Amino acid sequence: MRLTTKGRYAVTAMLDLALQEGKRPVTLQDIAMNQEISLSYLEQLFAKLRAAGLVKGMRGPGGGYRLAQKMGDISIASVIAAVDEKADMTRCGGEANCLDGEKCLTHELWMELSDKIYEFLNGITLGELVRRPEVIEVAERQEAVRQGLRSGRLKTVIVEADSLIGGAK
Amino acid sequence: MRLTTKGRYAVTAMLDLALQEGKRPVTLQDIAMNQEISLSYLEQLFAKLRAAGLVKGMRGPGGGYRLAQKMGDISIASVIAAVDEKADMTRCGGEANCLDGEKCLTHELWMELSDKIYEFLNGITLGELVRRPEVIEVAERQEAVRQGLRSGRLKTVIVEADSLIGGAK
DNA sequence: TGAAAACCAAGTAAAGAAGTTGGAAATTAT
DNA sequence: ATAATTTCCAACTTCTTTACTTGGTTTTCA
Repeated sequence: MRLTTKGRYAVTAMLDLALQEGKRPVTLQDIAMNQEISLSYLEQLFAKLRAAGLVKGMRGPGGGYRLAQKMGDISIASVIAAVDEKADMTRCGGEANCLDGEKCLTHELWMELSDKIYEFLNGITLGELVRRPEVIEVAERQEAVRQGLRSGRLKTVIVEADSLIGGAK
Repeated sequence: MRLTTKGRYAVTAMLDLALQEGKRPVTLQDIAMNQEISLSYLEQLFAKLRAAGLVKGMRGPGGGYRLAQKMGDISIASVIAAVDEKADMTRCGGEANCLDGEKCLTHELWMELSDKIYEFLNGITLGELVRRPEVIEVAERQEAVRQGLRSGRLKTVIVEADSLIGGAK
């Protein structure tokens, strides 16, 4: 289980998806604005999430993404594994050939740590996360911003601010 | 607590040092050969380990490095922290300003995971590792190679093999 | 005095992360 | 039908970090 910002982006986006479950599909555009991740980077991540069978995309206006499984069945570990294919924490990637075909001195230590991390992340699902108070709190704040954007008022402010500063990213 | 190959190199080298404790100082040349890490990369890592007060260097012939503290007092976490200064697992590095000065959706999750990893690595010391059977086993195999190199026989073989293949790295 | 080592600084190469660009295909709303 | 909206796709760029390289200098021992 390798841990990078890439995996974090994926988990955050998936959690956003889980929070909107039941409403209409969520567009990447929407996630990009809320979580401040670039749209095309999200596209790349979602291509992998889709390949892993974690989400399904729907094209056209009103389209977007939905979870492909029940949120209680999607573990954080599976999300991270989906986007960052090479999950080798050790020099050898699990095989014990780190050093001249033999185990290196610290092989067991990293294996043990990998197991611990996997155990932790595999034990938590999106379903569990959406029920956490602190997640709900942040989600509500973000929902308010989303409403503002949709109504057009905040969007105008942002566009104006961007043109003053020198363009959005 | 960020986890990279850099930290792993440092821990492996430190463990090598711990295993030789009591004998004469260990040269980086020696570690480089045994653990297959480039000498100058090791120099850079040891500059940081020295700055962190984990090792002390002795110059001149017969010199090398020794642990600066009792091996039972050196945790794996402290070794990793020494070489990989920016220990930010989260987008915000512990501060809760990951998103527009506010906590992002998954802030608590990563903090929790960071704590777990730190707890694990902080609970293990070099002193503990050198007593583990699998470490002792690997160390003994490496010691045999070291003896062979010192006696000159294996070294000759390696040099010959290298010139056949096209040079060492 | 010479060799062996730590020490130091600057650079390079390769990889991966993150983002960019410019589309094509599907689907819905007008 | 057509236009807008969205996923889907591929290639490329930029930035950062890792890992390694080069070419020294100082210290210390034999």
